[in-house]
Amino acid sequence: MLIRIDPTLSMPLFEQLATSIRASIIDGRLGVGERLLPARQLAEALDINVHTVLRAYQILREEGLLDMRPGRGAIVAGRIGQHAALAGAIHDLVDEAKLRNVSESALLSLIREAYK
Amino acid sequence: MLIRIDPTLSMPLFEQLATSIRASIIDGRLGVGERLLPARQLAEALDINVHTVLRAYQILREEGLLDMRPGRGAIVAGRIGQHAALAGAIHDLVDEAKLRNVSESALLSLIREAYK
DNA sequence: CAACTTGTTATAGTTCAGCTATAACAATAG
DNA sequence: CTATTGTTATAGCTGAACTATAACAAGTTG
Repeated sequence: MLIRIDPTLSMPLFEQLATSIRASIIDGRLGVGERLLPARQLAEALDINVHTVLRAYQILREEGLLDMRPGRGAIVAGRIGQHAALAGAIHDLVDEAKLRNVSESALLSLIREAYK
Repeated sequence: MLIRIDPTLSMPLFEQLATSIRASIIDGRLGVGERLLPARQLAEALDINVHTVLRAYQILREEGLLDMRPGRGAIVAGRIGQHAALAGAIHDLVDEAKLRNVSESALLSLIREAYK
């Protein structure tokens, strides 16, 4: 499981982690039922705090992508289809935004606005 | 010009402002050549600091949506078409995400990931 | 059962982005 | 020239993010 995080970016570490793992789940690199690295191990590997890892895990659980229990660990849950189904549309939108030189931040803002 | 900002939200004020104004520009409530409220006035009206307003203005300038100069103020510039052209696709994507109960934050993360 | 693993919760300290407050400066309009 | 308005600088406050420890609860393993 390849995870890249960068403390110098403005995006919080726990969010970077969640984003990275979410992507792995959605594109199939992590299959349903598979267990993630225990928080303490991943924290050590990435040289960050356990809580930061757990916070990322908990975000994904709230999204229904993970199942977590003490002693058992964090396991990839169902609920993936709903996310994956958006992949195509997202890809197209981002392509068009790039084509039009609309920045990432601008696009994100437009989407936040559209959610209201 | 209607602007709503909420200090209790996690999104920074300057970003909320930029998002709100951007939306006004793109959907035509603010036309090209029109002048925004002077930063000091808008700051007073919203009961926030001038710098927060200016920071929002500057974001929009970097996106090419505003033209700014001391003494002249902030004026809506061209460059709108590129943003507006995305409106339809964005609307569709957000609708689909809502339909599938994919949260706003999850969708935003997917898009960030797609930008890499 | 006991031992171990792993998520949960609590507490506390540090750092930094966001926001505020003031003030002086520079460019433009009238 | 005078007033307006964005630009820049400096400084202080606050809360979110991150870290560090530690105790606890639920599950697994032998």
